Amino acid sequence: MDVMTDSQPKLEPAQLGAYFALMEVAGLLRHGVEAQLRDAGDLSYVQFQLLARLGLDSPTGSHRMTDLADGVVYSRSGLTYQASLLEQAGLVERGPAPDDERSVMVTITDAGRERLAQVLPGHVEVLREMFLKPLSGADVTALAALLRPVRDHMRSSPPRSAKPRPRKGTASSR
Amino acid sequence: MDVMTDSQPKLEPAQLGAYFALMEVAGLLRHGVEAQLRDAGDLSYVQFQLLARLGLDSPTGSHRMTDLADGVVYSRSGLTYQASLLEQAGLVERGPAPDDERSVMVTITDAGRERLAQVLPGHVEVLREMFLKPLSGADVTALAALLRPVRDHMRSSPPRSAKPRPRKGTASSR
DNA sequence: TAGCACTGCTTCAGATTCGAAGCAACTCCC
DNA sequence: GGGAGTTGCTTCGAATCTGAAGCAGTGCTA
Repeated sequence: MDVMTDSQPKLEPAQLGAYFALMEVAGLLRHGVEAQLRDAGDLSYVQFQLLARLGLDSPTGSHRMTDLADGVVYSRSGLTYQASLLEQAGLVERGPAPDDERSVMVTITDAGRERLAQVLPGHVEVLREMFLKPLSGADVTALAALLRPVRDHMRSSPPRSAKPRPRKGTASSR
Repeated sequence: MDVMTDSQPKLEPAQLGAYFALMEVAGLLRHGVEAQLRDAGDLSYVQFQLLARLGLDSPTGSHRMTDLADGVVYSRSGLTYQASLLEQAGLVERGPAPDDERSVMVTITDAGRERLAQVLPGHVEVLREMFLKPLSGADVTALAALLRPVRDHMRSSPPRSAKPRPRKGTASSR
Protein backbone atom coordinates (compact mmCIF):
# COMPACT_ATOMS: atom_id res chain seq x y z
CA MET A 1 0.00 0.00 0.00
CA ASP A 2 2.37 2.60 1.17
CA VAL A 3 6.05 2.97 0.89
CA MET A 4 7.13 -0.06 2.80
CA THR A 5 4.94 -3.05 3.17
CA ASP A 6 7.56 -4.97 4.96
CA SER A 7 8.09 -3.90 8.49
CA GLN A 8 5.44 -1.40 9.32
CA PRO A 9 4.61 -2.07 12.91
CA LYS A 10 0.89 -1.81 12.51
CA LEU A 11 -1.56 -4.45 11.51
CA GLU A 12 -4.88 -4.14 9.80
CA PRO A 13 -7.83 -4.34 12.16
CA ALA A 14 -8.92 -7.53 10.48
CA GLN A 15 -5.52 -9.06 11.09
CA LEU A 16 -5.55 -8.14 14.72
CA GLY A 17 -9.11 -9.31 14.98
CA ALA A 18 -8.27 -12.67 13.53
CA TYR A 19 -5.31 -13.05 15.84
CA PHE A 20 -7.09 -12.14 19.03
CA ALA A 21 -10.19 -14.11 18.15
CA LEU A 22 -8.09 -17.14 17.36
CA MET A 23 -6.22 -17.05 20.61
CA GLU A 24 -9.26 -16.37 22.69
CA VAL A 25 -11.34 -19.07 21.06
CA ALA A 26 -8.59 -21.59 21.49
CA GLY A 27 -8.08 -20.60 25.09
CA LEU A 28 -11.70 -20.72 26.06
CA LEU A 29 -12.27 -23.95 24.19
CA ARG A 30 -9.34 -25.53 25.89
CA HIS A 31 -10.65 -24.44 29.22
CA GLY A 32 -14.05 -25.93 28.58
CA VAL A 33 -12.70 -29.15 27.23
CA GLU A 34 -10.30 -29.45 30.11
CA ALA A 35 -13.05 -29.20 32.67
CA GLN A 36 -15.10 -31.85 30.91
CA LEU A 37 -12.18 -34.24 30.61
CA ARG A 38 -11.37 -33.87 34.25
CA ASP A 39 -14.90 -34.60 35.28
CA ALA A 40 -15.57 -37.44 32.87
CA GLY A 41 -12.32 -39.33 33.05
CA ASP A 42 -9.79 -37.59 35.22
CA LEU A 43 -7.62 -36.71 32.26
CA SER A 44 -5.76 -33.53 31.51
CA TYR A 45 -6.01 -32.03 28.07
CA VAL A 46 -2.53 -33.16 27.21
CA GLN A 47 -3.17 -36.67 28.39
CA PHE A 48 -6.31 -36.82 26.33
CA GLN A 49 -4.49 -35.60 23.26
CA LEU A 50 -1.86 -38.23 23.71
CA LEU A 51 -4.40 -41.00 24.12
CA ALA A 52 -6.39 -39.73 21.16
CA ARG A 53 -3.35 -39.62 18.98
CA LEU A 54 -2.45 -43.15 19.95
CA GLY A 55 -5.91 -44.62 19.92
CA LEU A 56 -7.50 -42.90 16.98
CA ASP A 57 -4.72 -41.78 14.73
CA SER A 58 -2.42 -44.71 14.80
CA PRO A 59 -3.33 -48.12 13.37
CA THR A 60 -0.93 -49.85 15.69
CA GLY A 61 -1.66 -47.74 18.74
CA SER A 62 1.97 -46.76 18.99
CA HIS A 63 4.08 -43.70 18.38
CA ARG A 64 7.54 -42.53 19.11
CA MET A 65 7.88 -39.92 21.82
CA THR A 66 9.15 -37.30 19.42
CA ASP A 67 6.27 -37.76 17.03
CA LEU A 68 3.89 -37.30 19.89
CA ALA A 69 5.68 -34.19 21.05
CA ASP A 70 5.49 -32.63 17.64
CA GLY A 71 1.78 -33.12 17.48
CA VAL A 72 1.04 -31.89 20.94
CA VAL A 73 3.40 -28.94 20.92
CA TYR A 74 4.66 -29.43 24.42
CA SER A 75 8.24 -29.58 25.37
CA ARG A 76 10.04 -32.87 25.44
CA SER A 77 10.39 -32.83 29.17
CA GLY A 78 6.70 -32.10 29.60
CA LEU A 79 5.90 -35.02 27.39
CA THR A 80 8.11 -37.31 29.43
CA TYR A 81 6.28 -36.16 32.54
CA GLN A 82 2.83 -36.78 31.12
CA ALA A 83 3.82 -40.08 29.58
CA SER A 84 5.02 -41.20 33.00
CA LEU A 85 1.70 -40.27 34.52
CA LEU A 86 -0.18 -42.15 31.84
CA GLU A 87 2.04 -45.15 32.32
CA GLN A 88 1.54 -45.10 36.07
CA ALA A 89 -2.18 -45.01 35.45
CA GLY A 90 -1.85 -48.03 33.20
CA LEU A 91 -3.21 -46.26 30.16
CA VAL A 92 -0.10 -46.56 28.04
CA GLU A 93 3.04 -48.65 27.95
CA ARG A 94 6.52 -47.60 27.06
CA GLY A 95 8.96 -49.85 25.33
CA PRO A 96 12.01 -49.78 23.13
CA ALA A 97 11.62 -49.15 19.44
CA PRO A 98 12.45 -52.08 17.21
CA ASP A 99 14.93 -50.34 14.98
CA ASP A 100 16.31 -47.53 17.08
CA GLU A 101 17.49 -48.24 20.55
CA ARG A 102 17.25 -44.61 21.61
CA SER A 103 13.63 -44.16 20.76
CA VAL A 104 10.80 -45.02 23.09
CA MET A 105 7.60 -46.36 21.64
CA VAL A 106 4.48 -45.41 23.52
CA THR A 107 1.57 -47.79 23.12
CA ILE A 108 -1.96 -47.39 24.30
CA THR A 109 -3.31 -50.20 26.47
CA ASP A 110 -6.78 -51.64 26.57
CA ALA A 111 -7.44 -49.62 29.67
CA GLY A 112 -6.31 -46.57 27.75
CA ARG A 113 -8.71 -47.27 24.93
CA GLU A 114 -11.43 -47.80 27.43
CA ARG A 115 -10.75 -44.51 29.14
CA LEU A 116 -10.67 -42.80 25.79
CA ALA A 117 -14.02 -44.24 24.82
CA GLN A 118 -15.34 -43.17 28.17
CA VAL A 119 -14.55 -39.50 27.73
CA LEU A 120 -14.98 -39.14 23.99
CA PRO A 121 -18.74 -38.67 23.82
CA GLY A 122 -18.66 -35.90 26.38
CA HIS A 123 -15.72 -34.36 24.66
CA VAL A 124 -17.54 -34.24 21.37
CA GLU A 125 -20.53 -32.85 23.13
CA VAL A 126 -18.56 -29.96 24.54
CA LEU A 127 -17.05 -29.35 21.14
CA ARG A 128 -20.45 -29.15 19.54
CA GLU A 129 -21.83 -26.95 22.24
CA MET A 130 -18.99 -24.48 22.54
CA PHE A 131 -17.30 -24.50 19.19
CA LEU A 132 -19.49 -25.89 16.44
CA LYS A 133 -22.83 -24.49 17.47
CA PRO A 134 -22.45 -21.05 15.95
CA LEU A 135 -20.98 -22.42 12.73
CA SER A 136 -22.71 -23.81 9.69
CA GLY A 137 -21.37 -26.84 7.89
CA ALA A 138 -19.90 -24.62 5.25
CA ASP A 139 -18.33 -22.45 7.91
CA VAL A 140 -16.57 -25.39 9.45
CA THR A 141 -15.24 -26.50 6.12
CA ALA A 142 -14.04 -23.01 5.35
CA LEU A 143 -12.41 -22.66 8.74
CA ALA A 144 -10.58 -25.93 8.37
CA ALA A 145 -9.45 -24.94 4.91
CA LEU A 146 -8.12 -21.63 6.19
CA LEU A 147 -6.29 -23.03 9.17
CA ARG A 148 -4.72 -26.04 7.58
CA PRO A 149 -2.20 -24.12 5.47
CA VAL A 150 -1.28 -22.02 8.46
CA ARG A 151 -0.64 -25.09 10.50
CA ASP A 152 1.43 -26.66 7.79
CA HIS A 153 3.41 -23.48 7.43
CA MET A 154 4.08 -23.30 11.14
CA ARG A 155 5.02 -26.93 11.34
CA SER A 156 7.66 -26.57 8.73
CA SER A 157 9.31 -23.25 9.27
CA PRO A 158 10.61 -23.49 12.80
CA PRO A 159 11.98 -26.91 13.61
CA ARG A 160 9.29 -27.29 16.20
CA SER A 161 10.95 -29.78 18.44
CA ALA A 162 14.53 -29.54 17.34
CA LYS A 163 16.17 -26.38 18.41
CA PRO A 164 19.61 -25.65 17.17
CA ARG A 165 21.38 -27.30 19.96
CA PRO A 166 24.40 -25.49 21.27
CA ARG A 167 27.51 -27.15 20.13
CA LYS A 168 28.79 -29.64 22.58
CA GLY A 169 32.32 -28.49 22.36
CA THR A 170 31.95 -25.01 23.74
CA ALA A 171 35.19 -24.19 22.11
CA SER A 172 34.69 -21.72 19.36
CA SER A 173 37.62 -23.31 17.68
CA ARG A 174 37.39 -23.65 13.98
CA MET B 1 -25.54 -47.31 13.02
CA ASP B 2 -26.81 -43.85 13.24
CA VAL B 3 -30.32 -43.98 14.43
CA MET B 4 -29.92 -40.87 16.46
CA THR B 5 -28.33 -37.80 15.09
CA ASP B 6 -28.21 -36.03 18.37
CA SER B 7 -25.53 -37.50 20.46
CA GLN B 8 -23.60 -39.58 18.03
CA PRO B 9 -20.11 -39.52 19.28
CA LYS B 10 -18.55 -39.00 15.90
CA LEU B 11 -17.72 -35.79 14.18
CA GLU B 12 -17.34 -35.05 10.54
CA PRO B 13 -13.76 -35.09 9.37
CA ALA B 14 -14.00 -31.40 8.57
CA GLN B 15 -15.16 -30.68 12.08
CA LEU B 16 -12.34 -32.61 13.62
CA GLY B 17 -9.95 -31.02 11.18
CA ALA B 18 -11.08 -27.54 12.13
CA TYR B 19 -10.79 -28.36 15.81
CA PHE B 20 -7.35 -29.86 15.69
CA ALA B 21 -6.02 -27.25 13.32
CA LEU B 22 -7.36 -24.49 15.52
CA MET B 23 -5.78 -25.83 18.65
CA GLU B 24 -2.49 -26.60 17.01
CA VAL B 25 -2.22 -23.26 15.29
CA ALA B 26 -3.00 -21.43 18.49
CA GLY B 27 -0.51 -23.51 20.42
CA LEU B 28 2.31 -23.11 17.96
CA LEU B 29 1.62 -19.44 17.52
CA ARG B 30 1.64 -18.89 21.22
CA HIS B 31 4.90 -20.70 21.49
CA GLY B 32 6.49 -18.56 18.85
CA VAL B 33 5.16 -15.35 20.24
CA GLU B 34 6.25 -16.32 23.71
CA ALA B 35 9.81 -16.85 22.64
CA GLN B 36 9.93 -13.51 20.90
CA LEU B 37 8.45 -11.65 23.84
CA ARG B 38 10.92 -13.21 26.18
CA ASP B 39 13.84 -12.25 24.02
CA ALA B 40 12.70 -8.77 23.13
CA GLY B 41 11.35 -7.56 26.42
CA ASP B 42 11.45 -10.26 29.04
CA LEU B 43 7.69 -10.56 29.09
CA SER B 44 5.52 -13.63 29.29
CA TYR B 45 2.61 -13.97 26.94
CA VAL B 46 0.16 -13.21 29.69
CA GLN B 47 2.05 -10.17 30.79
CA PHE B 48 2.12 -8.91 27.26
CA GLN B 49 -1.58 -9.45 26.87
CA LEU B 50 -2.26 -7.52 30.02
CA LEU B 51 -0.07 -4.64 28.98
CA ALA B 52 -1.58 -4.62 25.50
CA ARG B 53 -5.06 -4.57 26.89
CA LEU B 54 -4.22 -1.70 29.16
CA GLY B 55 -2.09 0.26 26.77
CA LEU B 56 -3.89 -0.23 23.50
CA ASP B 57 -7.47 -1.07 24.33
CA SER B 58 -8.20 1.28 27.12
CA PRO B 59 -8.33 5.04 26.70
CA THR B 60 -7.49 5.60 30.34
CA GLY B 61 -4.91 2.83 30.59
CA SER B 62 -6.85 1.24 33.41
CA HIS B 63 -8.99 -1.80 33.91
CA ARG B 64 -10.46 -3.71 36.75
CA MET B 65 -8.85 -7.02 37.56
CA THR B 66 -11.92 -9.00 36.65
CA ASP B 67 -12.27 -7.37 33.26
CA LEU B 68 -8.70 -8.23 32.56
CA ALA B 69 -9.20 -11.81 33.65
CA ASP B 70 -12.15 -12.21 31.36
CA GLY B 71 -10.18 -11.01 28.41
CA VAL B 72 -7.16 -13.09 29.07
CA VAL B 73 -8.95 -16.29 29.97
CA TYR B 74 -6.69 -17.09 32.87
CA SER B 75 -7.78 -17.88 36.34
CA ARG B 76 -8.21 -15.13 38.86
CA SER B 77 -5.36 -16.33 40.98
CA GLY B 78 -3.07 -16.49 37.99
CA LEU B 79 -3.98 -12.96 37.16
CA THR B 80 -3.17 -11.79 40.66
CA TYR B 81 0.18 -13.46 40.35
CA GLN B 82 1.04 -11.89 37.03
CA ALA B 83 -0.23 -8.50 38.09
CA SER B 84 2.07 -8.67 41.08
CA LEU B 85 4.99 -9.43 38.84
CA LEU B 86 4.14 -6.56 36.55
CA GLU B 87 3.80 -4.25 39.50
CA GLN B 88 7.14 -5.33 40.90
CA ALA B 89 8.65 -4.60 37.54
CA GLY B 90 7.11 -1.17 37.62
CA LEU B 91 5.09 -1.70 34.47
CA VAL B 92 1.68 -1.30 36.06
CA GLU B 93 0.24 0.16 39.22
CA ARG B 94 -2.57 -1.15 41.32
CA GLY B 95 -4.94 1.08 43.16
CA PRO B 96 -8.44 1.16 44.57
CA ALA B 97 -11.35 1.73 42.26
CA PRO B 98 -13.14 5.02 42.75
CA ASP B 99 -16.62 3.65 43.18
CA ASP B 100 -16.08 0.15 44.47
CA GLU B 101 -13.73 -0.40 47.31
CA ARG B 102 -13.36 -4.10 46.54
CA SER B 103 -12.17 -3.68 43.01
CA VAL B 104 -8.59 -3.09 42.10
CA MET B 105 -7.79 -0.86 39.18
CA VAL B 106 -4.71 -1.80 37.26
CA THR B 107 -3.07 1.04 35.39
CA ILE B 108 -0.21 0.90 32.97
CA THR B 109 2.74 3.12 33.77
CA ASP B 110 4.96 5.02 31.40
CA ALA B 111 7.55 2.32 31.79
CA GLY B 112 4.87 -0.17 30.86
CA ARG B 113 3.99 1.72 27.72
CA GLU B 114 7.63 1.91 26.88
CA ARG B 115 8.11 -1.80 27.30
CA LEU B 116 5.05 -2.43 25.22
CA ALA B 117 6.34 -0.24 22.43
CA GLN B 118 9.63 -2.02 22.69
CA VAL B 119 8.25 -5.47 22.03
CA LEU B 120 5.38 -4.62 19.72
CA PRO B 121 7.25 -4.41 16.43
CA GLY B 122 8.85 -7.77 16.95
CA HIS B 123 5.57 -9.21 18.04
CA VAL B 124 3.89 -8.06 14.87
CA GLU B 125 6.79 -9.41 12.91
CA VAL B 126 6.37 -12.87 14.37
CA LEU B 127 2.67 -12.68 13.71
CA ARG B 128 3.23 -11.87 10.10
CA GLU B 129 5.86 -14.50 9.68
CA MET B 130 4.13 -17.37 11.42
CA PHE B 131 0.47 -16.64 11.12
CA LEU B 132 -0.33 -14.18 8.36
CA LYS B 133 2.15 -15.27 5.75
CA PRO B 134 0.16 -18.13 4.27
CA LEU B 135 -3.06 -16.13 4.25
CA SER B 136 -4.34 -13.64 1.73
CA GLY B 137 -6.07 -10.46 2.80
CA ALA B 138 -9.40 -12.01 2.01
CA ASP B 139 -8.45 -15.09 3.99
CA VAL B 140 -7.71 -13.06 7.07
CA THR B 141 -11.00 -11.24 6.81
CA ALA B 142 -12.85 -14.50 6.36
CA LEU B 143 -11.05 -16.07 9.30
CA ALA B 144 -11.86 -13.17 11.56
CA ALA B 145 -15.47 -13.27 10.45
CA LEU B 146 -15.70 -16.98 11.19
CA LEU B 147 -14.07 -16.84 14.60
CA ARG B 148 -15.79 -13.78 15.95
CA PRO B 149 -19.22 -15.38 16.39
CA VAL B 150 -17.62 -18.38 18.02
CA ARG B 151 -15.82 -16.18 20.48
CA ASP B 152 -18.97 -14.25 21.26
CA HIS B 153 -20.85 -17.46 21.75
CA MET B 154 -18.24 -18.81 24.11
CA ARG B 155 -18.06 -15.61 26.05
CA SER B 156 -21.71 -15.60 26.76
CA SER B 157 -22.70 -19.16 27.43
CA PRO B 158 -20.57 -20.13 30.39
CA PRO B 159 -20.11 -17.35 32.89
CA ARG B 160 -16.41 -17.54 32.26
CA SER B 161 -15.20 -16.02 35.45
CA ALA B 162 -18.16 -16.50 37.71
CA LYS B 163 -18.54 -20.08 38.73
CA PRO B 164 -21.50 -21.02 40.82
CA ARG B 165 -19.83 -20.60 44.12
CA PRO B 166 -20.67 -23.25 46.67
CA ARG B 167 -22.89 -21.93 49.34
CA LYS B 168 -21.06 -20.70 52.34
CA GLY B 169 -23.29 -22.45 54.81
CA THR B 170 -22.37 -26.02 54.08
CA ALA B 171 -25.50 -27.10 55.85
CA SER B 172 -27.87 -28.54 53.36
CA SER B 173 -30.66 -27.59 55.67
CA ARG B 174 -33.16 -25.75 53.68
C1' DT C 1 -29.86 0.11 60.30
C1' DA C 2 -28.79 -4.84 61.13
C1' DG C 3 -28.58 -9.19 58.75
C1' DC C 4 -27.36 -11.95 54.86
C1' DA C 5 -26.07 -13.33 50.45
C1' DC C 6 -23.00 -11.91 46.72
C1' DT C 7 -18.96 -10.15 44.41
C1' DG C 8 -13.81 -8.94 43.97
C1' DC C 9 -9.49 -10.11 45.04
C1' DT C 10 -5.75 -12.60 47.44
C1' DT C 11 -3.44 -16.48 49.72
C1' DC C 12 -2.18 -21.17 49.76
C1' DA C 13 -0.69 -25.86 48.54
C1' DG C 14 -0.21 -28.82 44.82
C1' DA C 15 0.33 -29.90 40.01
C1' DT C 16 2.24 -28.80 35.60
C1' DT C 17 5.33 -26.52 32.64
C1' DC C 18 9.70 -25.19 30.66
C1' DG C 19 14.78 -24.88 29.36
C1' DA C 20 19.28 -26.44 30.33
C1' DA C 21 22.20 -30.13 31.15
C1' DG C 22 23.26 -34.95 30.77
C1' DC C 23 23.41 -39.81 29.11
C1' DA C 24 23.12 -43.18 25.54
C1' DA C 25 22.56 -44.77 20.79
C1' DC C 26 23.08 -43.77 15.91
C1' DT C 27 25.33 -41.86 11.51
C1' DC C 28 28.56 -40.10 8.75
C1' DC C 29 33.08 -39.51 6.92
C1' DC C 30 37.82 -40.45 6.59
C1' DG D 1 36.59 -49.19 12.34
C1' DG D 2 37.17 -44.96 15.04
C1' DG D 3 35.90 -40.48 16.41
C1' DA D 4 33.02 -36.51 16.15
C1' DG D 5 28.73 -34.69 15.72
C1' DT D 6 23.65 -35.59 15.96
C1' DT D 7 19.46 -37.23 17.76
C1' DG D 8 16.12 -39.24 21.43
C1' DC D 9 14.87 -39.14 25.80
C1' DT D 10 15.22 -38.21 30.85
C1' DT D 11 16.50 -35.66 35.03
C1' DC D 12 16.69 -31.42 37.44
C1' DG D 13 15.53 -26.87 39.41
C1' DA D 14 12.86 -22.93 38.94
C1' DA D 15 8.83 -20.57 37.35
C1' DT D 16 4.01 -20.56 36.51
C1' DC D 17 -0.83 -21.99 36.68
C1' DT D 18 -4.87 -23.74 39.03
C1' DG D 19 -8.89 -24.52 42.29
C1' DA D 20 -10.31 -24.14 46.89
C1' DA D 21 -10.62 -21.44 50.84
C1' DG D 22 -10.63 -16.99 53.01
C1' DC D 23 -11.12 -11.92 53.81
C1' DA D 24 -13.36 -7.66 52.95
C1' DG D 25 -16.69 -4.44 50.76
C1' DT D 26 -21.58 -4.02 48.63
C1' DG D 27 -26.38 -4.27 48.00
C1' DC D 28 -30.80 -5.85 49.25
C1' DT D 29 -34.44 -6.52 52.60
C1' DA D 30 -37.06 -6.14 56.65
